[in-house]
Amino acid sequence: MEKDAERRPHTGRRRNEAARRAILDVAVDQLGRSGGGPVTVDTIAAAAGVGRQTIYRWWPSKGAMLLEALAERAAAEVPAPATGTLAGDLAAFVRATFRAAGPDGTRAALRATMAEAQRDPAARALMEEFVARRRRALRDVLVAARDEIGPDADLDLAVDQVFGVLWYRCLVGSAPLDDPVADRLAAGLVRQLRGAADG
Amino acid sequence: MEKDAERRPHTGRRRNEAARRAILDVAVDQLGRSGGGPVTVDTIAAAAGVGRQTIYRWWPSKGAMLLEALAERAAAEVPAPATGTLAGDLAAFVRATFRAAGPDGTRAALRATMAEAQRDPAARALMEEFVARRRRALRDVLVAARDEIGPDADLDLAVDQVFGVLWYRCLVGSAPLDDPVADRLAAGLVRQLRGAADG
Amino acid sequence: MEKDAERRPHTGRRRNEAARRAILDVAVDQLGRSGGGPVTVDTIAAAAGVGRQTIYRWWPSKGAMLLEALAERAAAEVPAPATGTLAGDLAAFVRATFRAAGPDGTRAALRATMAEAQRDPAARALMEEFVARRRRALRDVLVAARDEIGPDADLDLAVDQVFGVLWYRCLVGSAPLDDPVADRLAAGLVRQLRGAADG
Amino acid sequence: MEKDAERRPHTGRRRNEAARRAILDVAVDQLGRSGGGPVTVDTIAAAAGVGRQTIYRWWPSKGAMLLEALAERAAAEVPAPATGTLAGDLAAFVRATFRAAGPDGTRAALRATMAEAQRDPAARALMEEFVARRRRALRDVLVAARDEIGPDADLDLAVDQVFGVLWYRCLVGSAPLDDPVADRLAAGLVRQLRGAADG
DNA sequence: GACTAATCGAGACGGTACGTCGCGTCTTACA
DNA sequence: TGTAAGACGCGACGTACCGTCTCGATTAGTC
Repeated sequence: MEKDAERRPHTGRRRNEAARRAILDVAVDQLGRSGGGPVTVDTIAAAAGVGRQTIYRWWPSKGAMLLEALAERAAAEVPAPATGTLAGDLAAFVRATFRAAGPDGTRAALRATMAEAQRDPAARALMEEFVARRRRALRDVLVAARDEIGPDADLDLAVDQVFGVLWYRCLVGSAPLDDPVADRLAAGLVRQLRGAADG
Repeated sequence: MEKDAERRPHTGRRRNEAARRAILDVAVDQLGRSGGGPVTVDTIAAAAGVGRQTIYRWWPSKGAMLLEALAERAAAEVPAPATGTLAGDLAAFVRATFRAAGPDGTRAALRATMAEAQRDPAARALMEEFVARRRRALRDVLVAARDEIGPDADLDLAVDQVFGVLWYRCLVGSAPLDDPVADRLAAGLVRQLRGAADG
Repeated sequence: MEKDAERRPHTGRRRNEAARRAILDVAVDQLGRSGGGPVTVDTIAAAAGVGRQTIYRWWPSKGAMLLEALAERAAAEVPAPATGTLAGDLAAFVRATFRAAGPDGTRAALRATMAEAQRDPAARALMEEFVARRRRALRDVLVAARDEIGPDADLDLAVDQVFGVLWYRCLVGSAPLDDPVADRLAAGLVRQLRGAADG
Repeated sequence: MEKDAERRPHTGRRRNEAARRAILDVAVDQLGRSGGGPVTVDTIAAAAGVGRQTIYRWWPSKGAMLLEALAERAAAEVPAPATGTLAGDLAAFVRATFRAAGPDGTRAALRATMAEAQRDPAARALMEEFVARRRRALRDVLVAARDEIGPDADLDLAVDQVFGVLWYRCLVGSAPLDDPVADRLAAGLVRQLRGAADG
């Protein structure tokens, strides 16, 4: 990945899209590889064969860049919503979401990015937005099956239970985020949401 | 708080407990007050009337010290378990837990500490331990009401849903962690756990 | 001197000569002003309107930087050698040398720098070089008048008597380093050097 | 040397002379051995099997203690004055003085101590006194042979030429301080001092 | 023979300076 | 003009030493 920089030509006065790609790729790569250690702008720029200024030209801060790198990665793995029943759609969504956070590389990147978002306001804003987008996707799944859900059900809470478990297990401990867990969680939430109707 | 240092006597060759207290108190105080901004060892040491070295003598890093400060604070607010039914005990626990993370001061401290734990391995280890202690407390509540719970229920997953929602709402967004939310979450989990029996 | 920093522009990827000048000037200034007290890198950097790292980027240690500052100052006051007799040239050189160490500012700087050179190997090497340069200058004066000097004369010893008296009086006590002393020393050495011929 | 401390008994409410000796011996030893590196109070105390406070109880500062250690060492090697002629007495004194500074151990100690005296006022005062004592000894040698010396001779300057060469060669460079040099220096000064009469 | 007083080894403490690391800005030289 | 390179101001970090303080043990004189 580092060697590619030598062959990438300048593009003059237009923004060099290849450089942007290299930066984001290297960023995710290093975030994953670092295992909790610090990822510096210097390292990323060097590995991407890019000047540090090129990073600051396009992102307001290190955290913002990292977050965009992460968001791209996550967006690429967005599961196409679903087809039919609440139980099936929800399970599919949770499975896909958990899987996307599965590889140790991505998980480490998630951890580092969340940490960054706690310090850097720009990163924080992007994290809010990123998270909101994911929440909306899940909420849509629930809303689509509104007839299976009790009227008093707290959809936001259910959404947060999914992402809460996801982030919690990413950030601390080493509990699994695999398909069985996803299925149990989805099943539990279905019961919870249904029940709220006749509660 | 800063002025007390002048009156705090040395304790000779024994560790000065008053200094330890001052450091931890100031740490929590500044974590809360900072609102996400950086809390420096220098500031803490100065406010505690302590040399920087005194901090590094007893903690391997800044993060470890912050984590201990937080753990002490949280432990102090441990809700006494409960009395009787699963629904009642669980709701009480979740309410108390959410309340402990409620004041903006503590919430900011939680955020900063979790971020620190993602970088500093020593802090990470302490965070694992801290989190494990809290998880065990909640698990005990569930186990105590085992007869109300289906045999296939995933207790760990239930526990993680509680703390997941807690941390998720602390770290991103500004969704509330108040009593109604706690009650709804507890009720939902009771339904999940019961349902696993007849599911 | 401190305010200039605000107007000093960056020089890009080339070394900023203005910053170097500011550092060295402030260093000599503070060495002289301090009167033996400690001169810190922090203070120098602040007064020069420079980051601490900029000092460490170009000098291996504080001592090395101080030594270079001193060497520049001393080199600027190099006495132009002379013209004619041994007695006249030598007296002129010693006078000029003593004068250069005369102002209390410079004398304090000499003391501090010599002290630094005893601890910091990098500073020590620079001090050796600085001292060697001065010794060579004086030796040239003697060699130029070789016909007045006995063949057995120990020129190095004569040189060391001059600089020995200089440093000795700088470092300890408060004996003067004025023109009369310089003249007496020069005259005495002339007698020593001549005498070696007929000794 | 380090192990002796275990066998050294307390002396109750009287000062422990053995501890004092151990401190001074270790100090000189480490000064010599360090070769310019830093000698810390901690190291000395540990090697002497002594608490740091025991050092500060008896000396006002590190420098003062080092200087006393050095002074003791030097005083022990004071040459017995002399016998008769200026040339003989002076040569004997210079030889003995140079010899005392000869061993690399002592020379390193001299260097470190002089450096310390430039920073620590207490050490400086002791250094002044130490130096004054040695100067007086040499001056006495000259005064004893006053009839061989011209009336206008600057005795203080002659004395400073001896100690100047000594210190200069100790502090910088590696020029020798052996008997031939001592003899040449003594001879030169005799000529200088005599000459002042008929100059 | 107990009591008091002072010293001793040990080591924690409040400070100050050090030298390193990383961030984000700025300038140069090149393409 | 956009870019790689890299110096710069800033400021936090963790370390090293200094000189002070308190402890508990030990011993020498005093009552």
